[in-house]
Amino acid sequence: METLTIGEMAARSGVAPSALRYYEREGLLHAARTGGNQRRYERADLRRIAFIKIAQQVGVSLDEIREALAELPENRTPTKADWSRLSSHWRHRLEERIAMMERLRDQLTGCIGCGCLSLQRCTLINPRDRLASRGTGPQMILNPPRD
Amino acid sequence: METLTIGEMAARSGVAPSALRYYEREGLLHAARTGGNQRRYERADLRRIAFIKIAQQVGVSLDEIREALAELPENRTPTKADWSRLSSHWRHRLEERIAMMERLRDQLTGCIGCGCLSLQRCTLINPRDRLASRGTGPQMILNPPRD
DNA sequence: CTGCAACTTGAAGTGAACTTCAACTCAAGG
DNA sequence: CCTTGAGTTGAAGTTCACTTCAAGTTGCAG
Repeated sequence: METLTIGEMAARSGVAPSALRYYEREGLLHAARTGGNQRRYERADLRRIAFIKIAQQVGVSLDEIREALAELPENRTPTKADWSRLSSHWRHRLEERIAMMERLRDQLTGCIGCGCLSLQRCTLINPRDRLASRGTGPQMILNPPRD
Repeated sequence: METLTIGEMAARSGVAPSALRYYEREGLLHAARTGGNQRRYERADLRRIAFIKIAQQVGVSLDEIREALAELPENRTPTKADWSRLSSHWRHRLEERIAMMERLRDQLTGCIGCGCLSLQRCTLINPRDRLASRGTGPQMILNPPRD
């Protein structure tokens, strides 16, 4: 089994065929085609999909994921080193996000519980990078606790 | 200044007036009205909004936030104790989410970098509780590292 | 060769969380 | 009193990340 059909990819990755087609339209994924125009994926694409899923977990939009994936070589199958570089970048993102949530955790009870609370003292703000999550409205991040 | 207008609330909370009206339609917020039908908020509502923002940060949908807020007393201004109870619940959510992301972090480089990778070994799965984030598609969570 | 599950496409639909718009009313300073 | 910035409504629009649909095509097992 050299290549995988879209159905097989869906089964192995847990991502619906419709989503895989959507990712392709959005430029996150590319599949070779058979003579009859059916998609054929390589096993390496599973790694790509895993990356997409993980990045989404971290709260990154498909737009940003596309940009990140663009850093992978197009002419050859990405090597272990290529992926390491990319993942260490996201690892950074992840660390930041974790740190943010830890600060949130450490302040939550105190802030919400007491009269002080809130947007003033807890300094929930909207930074330029919206790591937080997709969604239209303003996204916020908890500032380092400094009060 | 006893009560706050919608504009003042927006300024103080960082949430747009349109969003505050939306929250009211969705039953997350309630404002008194002037004779002329304009909204007047109490300072306590800032706490409510802070809670909404924080819960969103954690990846909870407005639906679930509404349900949580329903546990607050309706007849009186929530006390410190009321808020503490609620926030400790979310603190739990937050802890879980942090733990999930830490597992993700610990496995990311190894999983993505090496040939093994992926959806098999890294066991990214879709649990019954979609803490993760809003969004339509299947949401996943990283299982406790057990390989 | 046939049958049928699995694939193809473009277009339209979905749900969450808002925003924008048009037309109108209110409230507060001068 | 009058002006003007802020507020009101319902309806429609937007973005993201997909899914669903209809109508047609492909590929493999028997």
